[in-house]
Amino acid sequence: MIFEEFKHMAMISMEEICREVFMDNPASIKIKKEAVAVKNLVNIFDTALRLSNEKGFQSMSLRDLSRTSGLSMGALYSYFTSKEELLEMIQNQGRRLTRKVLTRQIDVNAEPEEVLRTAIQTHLYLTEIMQKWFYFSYMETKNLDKSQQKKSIESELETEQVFIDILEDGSRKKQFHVKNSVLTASVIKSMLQDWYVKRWKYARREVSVDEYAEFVIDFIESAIKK
Amino acid sequence: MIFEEFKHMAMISMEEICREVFMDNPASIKIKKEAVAVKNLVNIFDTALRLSNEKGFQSMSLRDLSRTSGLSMGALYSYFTSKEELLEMIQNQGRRLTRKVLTRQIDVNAEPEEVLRTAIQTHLYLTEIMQKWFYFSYMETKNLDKSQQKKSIESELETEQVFIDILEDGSRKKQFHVKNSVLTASVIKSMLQDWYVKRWKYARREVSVDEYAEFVIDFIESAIKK
DNA sequence: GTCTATAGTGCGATAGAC
DNA sequence: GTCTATCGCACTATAGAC
Repeated sequence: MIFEEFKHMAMISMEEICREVFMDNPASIKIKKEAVAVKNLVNIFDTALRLSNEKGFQSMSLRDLSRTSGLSMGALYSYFTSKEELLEMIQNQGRRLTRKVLTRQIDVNAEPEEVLRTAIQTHLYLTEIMQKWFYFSYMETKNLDKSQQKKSIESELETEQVFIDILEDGSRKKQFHVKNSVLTASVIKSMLQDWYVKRWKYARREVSVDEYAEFVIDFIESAIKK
Repeated sequence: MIFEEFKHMAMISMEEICREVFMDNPASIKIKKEAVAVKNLVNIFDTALRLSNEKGFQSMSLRDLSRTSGLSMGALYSYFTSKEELLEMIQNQGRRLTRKVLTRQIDVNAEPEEVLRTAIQTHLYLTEIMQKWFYFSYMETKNLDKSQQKKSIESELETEQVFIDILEDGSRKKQFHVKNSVLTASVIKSMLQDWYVKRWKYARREVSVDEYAEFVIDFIESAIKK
């Protein structure tokens, strides 16, 4: 599968995500009509992610968000009860999506080499589509309160565990030669994160997600194959 | 060389760094006595880095900084002319230090394999000593103005170029088998950054900088050695 | 469901006493 | 060289008109 196929298949759209947020937050979102709410949520999240990723969530004032989105201050507060809650909504949604897509794509019965490839590729493709969300989550974790930070850390370790399991399975089946599966998973994750954190660098060098995926898979396999 | 030796040799102390800052900013720092200025700068930077790395530079108010450092608002403004300038001072100093240490340690006449090892180790050791500074630079780049952001990007690409050069030299001398030196340097850098960005993770797992350095060097060599 | 107007708070920055 | 007091401003959040 190449990126264009994944994109079509995953059917991850801003609209679908916002519909989920709408249904999950009936207490905070005062608007009742789904069509209206989803339309405005798309606008709000899109604008908030853009502004936050430019200069940070704290630096983005709700006046900025109001001006840029075209919605009034009052209207904004119909979609969240505080600026902090807006932050949490974005974070929660990103986490839910990662877990869903990553576990759905991985076939645990396949050969370790194939599973590893799929996991890396899926992660890169997902973060390519949702770059804004992942960059935001990465950069704004420290602005969350303690309980939300804990969730964020758990989510990170959970993703890493997926790779640890694949590596250990491969070692058991004598297909990989992995000295330290925890550290190996850790550096794999750092390479995957680089794709969405340093997006500007790869854009400037005109490296496509498929080229990067191929390179990373090849690099890792060279390092761990018997 | 192991970390403890490097630490002793590099002689990078908060005080030495603050002395440099003091001498480089005569226009902004109103205090004339070096001893007084350096003592307070150590306090200011130390506190600012701690608070910023906890919750972000923008979220840290100068009142926070004043309260935690024990200096009054008025006293703080004797050491910088605006909050933004404080941000720039920290960033500039971090960049200067990286360039200095990295180029000083690398012996271009050594064998590529040895040079690569030294570069990786030195980078990890330096970021271990200066973790707070590097984490800050990494996270707060987007809060800088455009001209400072440009410098930050240049600095990142400059460090990456060091690795590209080493890899290409190794390829030329038939010691490495590198398909794409730019992307290889890029993923090496992501592994090095992970050490100071995700410091909490390695601390929790009780991985020392020497263990991490050994693992990363070994991993990369496995991937690129003929 | 969306708007404008505004209350109330805390910010960055400075002036002037010591 | 450091402090306290304060200014003016921009912020988050809300109330009430439409």
